[in-house]
Amino acid sequence: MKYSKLLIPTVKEVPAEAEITSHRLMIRAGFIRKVASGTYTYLPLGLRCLQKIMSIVREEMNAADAQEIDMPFVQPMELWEKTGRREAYGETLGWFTDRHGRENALSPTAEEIVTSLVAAEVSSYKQLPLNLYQIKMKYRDEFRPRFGVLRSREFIMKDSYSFSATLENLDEIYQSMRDAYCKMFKRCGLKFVVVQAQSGEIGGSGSEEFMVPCAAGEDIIVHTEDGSYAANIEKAQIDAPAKAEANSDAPAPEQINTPNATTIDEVCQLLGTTPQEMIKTLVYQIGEKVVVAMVRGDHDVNEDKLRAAAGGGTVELAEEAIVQEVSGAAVGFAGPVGLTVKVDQIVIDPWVAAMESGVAGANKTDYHVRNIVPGRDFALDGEKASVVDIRNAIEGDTNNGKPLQFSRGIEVGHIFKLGTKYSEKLGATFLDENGETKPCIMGCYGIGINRILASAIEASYDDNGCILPVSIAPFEVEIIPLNNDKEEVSGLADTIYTKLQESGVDVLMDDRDGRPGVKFKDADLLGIPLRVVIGERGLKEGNVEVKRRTDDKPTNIPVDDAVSTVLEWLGELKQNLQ
RNA sequence: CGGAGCGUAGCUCAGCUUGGUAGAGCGCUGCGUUCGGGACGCAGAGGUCGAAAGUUCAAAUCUUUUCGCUCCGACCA
Repeated sequence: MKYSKLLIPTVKEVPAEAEITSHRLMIRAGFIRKVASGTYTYLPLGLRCLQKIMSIVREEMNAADAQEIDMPFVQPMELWEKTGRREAYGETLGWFTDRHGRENALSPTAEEIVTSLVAAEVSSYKQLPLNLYQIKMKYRDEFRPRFGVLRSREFIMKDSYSFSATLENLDEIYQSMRDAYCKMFKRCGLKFVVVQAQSGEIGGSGSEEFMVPCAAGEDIIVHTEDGSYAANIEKAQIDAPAKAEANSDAPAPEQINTPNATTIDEVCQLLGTTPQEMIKTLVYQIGEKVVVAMVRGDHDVNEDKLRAAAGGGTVELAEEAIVQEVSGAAVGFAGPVGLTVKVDQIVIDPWVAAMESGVAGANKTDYHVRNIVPGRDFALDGEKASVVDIRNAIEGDTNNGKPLQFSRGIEVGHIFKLGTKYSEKLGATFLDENGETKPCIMGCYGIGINRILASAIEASYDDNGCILPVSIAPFEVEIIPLNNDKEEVSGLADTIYTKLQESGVDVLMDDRDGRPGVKFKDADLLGIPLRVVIGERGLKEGNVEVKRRTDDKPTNIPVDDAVSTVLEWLGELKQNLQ
């Protein structure tokens, strides 16, 4: 295509609000423009990138026997009520009331629709398995859109849903999706890691995320140095500590006056202790239950782990009144000893259970207690109490004896085994070989198309702009004729342009009547992998210049070899992404 | 939803403290000179200063309200 005909509004300056590199570069290169918070227009070049990514995703999905369908963006709210997800999604779910007074949800995902479809159309095990997908815009009214297109309200997601008759078949499809995802991300030129994530209904190894390691990522990845273990911090398993010897000679608990010391820091300062010696006691409201969680003073409660320990539900810190009722004291003085019967469940982190003795709130305003021995002064098991890992991993923790390291990543894909949650609620059942009615066993698999583009840029750029993988760059080759008014230059440029196009190459011709510097700067900014410069200087020697975006200097190539060289180099670039 | 900040030309921003004729750079239009890494000169177009109300002889500037945006936090199948 001709540059002069395309809307490519490159800019030198970028709003202060664009903080991360991919956001800044996408604006500078004229890929996107913001319309409102979390909503963007994709200009021709940005859309080209997305389309190339979508093609790759589509090819690999089809190759994995998934079938493309297209489901509505506007969905009847009653379906969302049936599955209870209207409540579960809360305010993130966008919706509107139509002229007939019916409520409609703006699709943030499509389990309800696809499961209803299968409920209506599938009745026999002979019709299974099925793996249905779509690539479509999604809407989520995010509390806080940020980082450009990394967390936007509207985004394009490839979402697929598999329906199996048996658990074994679910495992097979899950594995085939996992393999397909690896191929797609590789083809998109992304370096990624697969990490364990919050499990689906079935549990076990039921959920994995595909992360692009990157400092700007929102997720924290926990992994061992050799990569044998990697997980989202929400999920990361931590080795339990060695149990301290039960010390029957330990001094008895001693109450101490700690006026107004309600935080770990304040108590430590007052008593000269360290956070490691403290037992942090937090009162949570989880669903209908009041749950007390205990972690060591230097640890943080992981609310996802806590939710799992409590058997699900919305996790919230309890209101002041409940805390007062439970502990019999002002907020900040709760402790393990002498909690009221109001508590439904007590979850103790293994690292608390292993403490020789600790300092905790006294359940009495302005008092703490020292010399509390877990197991002696409060129960570690019983009707309500149990010891479960409920904290976030921190520096120094290990998994299977190997030290855990931390890094950040962008979640570009997420696969998981759903089980029968939706199929049961929406009646997606089938008759098996024995004539028994059974619910379909589901899996679901998502990919953020826009995030692939943003993370590709985030992963590869320099001072001059994007360095895009050839598979997703807006064009594969850019031709820059420097002295366009000279017949020999523009003529040769046209010839090379036509020949490359005939060879199936996606070429951009910078036919603008501009100065060379402007063209060079723009070409670099756009991140197009190969550049051909045709100028009088080179032509005198019978050469044109060919340069990879990653090369420091161009290479002189005889005019007659220009097309073949470009094709050859292009082939090499593509080969690297197989 | 809590905390902080910002809304002035197409874009990036100054001006506001101390009220008094609307500014710069980039971009854009025309002409000329340039032409291998974001050229230069001259001439020009372009703004109800987010909106509303108030104080004042006079408001971009002070007060109040409101809308939008951004950052930190909470939240995130």
